[in-house]
Amino acid sequence: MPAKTPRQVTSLQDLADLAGVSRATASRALNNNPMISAKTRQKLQSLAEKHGYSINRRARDFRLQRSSVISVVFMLDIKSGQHMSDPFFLDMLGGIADALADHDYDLLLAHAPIVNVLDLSGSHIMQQSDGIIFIGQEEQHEQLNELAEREQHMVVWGYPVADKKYVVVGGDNRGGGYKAAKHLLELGRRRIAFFGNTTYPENAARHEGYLQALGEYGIEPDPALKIDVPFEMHRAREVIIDMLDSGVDLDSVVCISDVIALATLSTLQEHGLRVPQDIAVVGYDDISLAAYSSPQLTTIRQNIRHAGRILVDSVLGQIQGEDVPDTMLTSELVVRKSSGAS
Amino acid sequence: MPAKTPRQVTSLQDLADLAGVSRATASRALNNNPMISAKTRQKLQSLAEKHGYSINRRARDFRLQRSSVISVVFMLDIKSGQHMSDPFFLDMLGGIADALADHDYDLLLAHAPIVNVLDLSGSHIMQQSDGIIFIGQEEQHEQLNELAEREQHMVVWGYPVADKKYVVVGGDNRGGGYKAAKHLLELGRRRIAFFGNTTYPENAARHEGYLQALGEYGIEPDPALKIDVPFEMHRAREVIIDMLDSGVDLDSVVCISDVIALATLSTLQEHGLRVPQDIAVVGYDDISLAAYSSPQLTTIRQNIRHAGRILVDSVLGQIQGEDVPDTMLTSELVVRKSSGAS
DNA sequence: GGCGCTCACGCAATCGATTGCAAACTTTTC
DNA sequence: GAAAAGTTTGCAATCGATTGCGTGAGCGCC
Repeated sequence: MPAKTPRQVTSLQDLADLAGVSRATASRALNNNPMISAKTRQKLQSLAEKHGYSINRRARDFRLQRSSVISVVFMLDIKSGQHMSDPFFLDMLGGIADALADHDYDLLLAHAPIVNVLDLSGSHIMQQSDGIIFIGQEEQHEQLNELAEREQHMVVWGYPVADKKYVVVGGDNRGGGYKAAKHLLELGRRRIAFFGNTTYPENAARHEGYLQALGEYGIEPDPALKIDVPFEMHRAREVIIDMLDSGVDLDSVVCISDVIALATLSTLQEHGLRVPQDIAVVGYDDISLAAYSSPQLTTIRQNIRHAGRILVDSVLGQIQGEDVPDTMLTSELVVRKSSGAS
Repeated sequence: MPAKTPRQVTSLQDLADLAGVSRATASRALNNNPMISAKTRQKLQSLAEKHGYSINRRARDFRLQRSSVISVVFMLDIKSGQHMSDPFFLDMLGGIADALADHDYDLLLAHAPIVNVLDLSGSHIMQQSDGIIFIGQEEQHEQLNELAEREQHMVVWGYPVADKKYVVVGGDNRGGGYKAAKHLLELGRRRIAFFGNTTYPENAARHEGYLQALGEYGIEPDPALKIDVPFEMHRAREVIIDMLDSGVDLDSVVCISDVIALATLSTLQEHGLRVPQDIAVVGYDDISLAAYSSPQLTTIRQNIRHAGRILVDSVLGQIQGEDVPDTMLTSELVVRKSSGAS
């Protein structure tokens, strides 16, 4: 196809030539700069449309010293064994991705486990993005504080630790733990175990909520009922089996996550225990599989996708120079069969 | 802190000034260009180290007309109801992210469901990335072909359709379906249902494998045993219930995914059917939860993380101008209790 | 000492946009 | 009709790197 086809218009210069104006005018016309007359603007815009010109974002971002990219860093502690396949993360990532797309930002995914977030300083993750969303604060509170002091635009999904200098978005962990335990108490259970590692503040808060509910019923917490179940499933299984073998007396369990709850479910059943008749189980997160286990899992729902949007609003707000507050998302109890409610 | 502290070295120019050479020399020194003397190179490199200078990737990429970014596009058909929370995707994403990081590429995530991949043409996803990894080809084979003809560097996770012009990496779906069915046949099952939608070629291949196994045992496939179970769990449940109520005679099920298999498991059990005694179940994918359902799920394992690496090698290979072949990853049977093997 | 060769480095253009300021053009005002 | 005011456009620098080409220094050789 020789003559007819309009030649490729790839740069602003091409477009300007086509319209017989300068690059500067073309730029302003496309950006609706009021300095440009309506006629010229119209002309440029329709010409751009016609020739399928779209701006080179990288050139623009380079000139404007920004990137239109937000990084998402999954802070996965290797020893905790919690890994990315936890559906929880994907739901949240989906929420973040959608929200960023709405604002015309791109999402850069940093997946490799971060030993020390300060190692990110020189890395391109830092250099290339206008802001960072950390999923989980793990044990790096201090380092996150230091990053925040360097005026990094950042937000952390986690727990509002005392002297933090960064913005936090998180679930209502205390309330969630409370609701889970209270639910079991109302069903008449009294020997309620707590399954999960509480070294991270988020989880510790859930445990506090659990303790509070027990307290309201005048129950003294039994240390034998607090089990440090690792996130990694096959180890979780071992720990649960050990506990059962040790002959601890319990009639129900509050789990720190649905994944652990599901592992608990199957381990108990293999041990000949009926759920919920012998032991009631409550999870946390309401991952999509929770509704389809057998028995279906009673759990605490966090609106994870929504959390993703909040996280995005928060970083973008900071980039706009706003003063962004922390956010705590309420959690709600979703009653299904595993807790034995009628 | 006034005097002492070395002033910030942010640009190549700063570094060059510090060393008393030109920008050009500095650039070449850092890139180990042989044109530069060893002495100068050493000097520049140690100076860069000392002052914590790291190159501005965006400036470099801009100059070099590349992006060091690979986009990952999840082709999720909305009507199929399969959504991103399927742990399968996260595993694969993790593999891709790790592999890209190893090659110093960044991962741009395009999440919003793509109605027509050609819509991507003008978008920045296309413009901003050096290559694209499509997860799933859905029904967009033609469009993918068209993209490929425009010399997009791209690779598709899916099935090698007949006249494709793009590179495909995929699992051995036919073999997987075959192994699943064969396993059940060897256990003496004869009324083997197939649960899943076979409109996508990947799934159709699994079904073919299933049929092949049946054929080897001289079994005529019964159309009543092929159930189009949607990916969406609550609809899956309905479909399964309908089937059970219709009184179809079956003694086992091959499912197109673990998620569907898990839904099947709990639906059957709620219906008072025992797994595996009454009905044996085999899944597909070996997601991490498969090992912790009750009963534990027999399934076909695809090494998803490894698949991620292969996908990356494939796009990067194309960028290097290599002639990249399709890859088919073998699947293996993982026997657990849900199939009733001793 | 002069010629030519090699080696190491600098000059300046370039990638594609944005924007302060100057210049040109148009309109208003007396 | 000319100056002032207002409007529209262009010039050129800039962001931070890479790279083709030109040039000067150093050296060997006769």
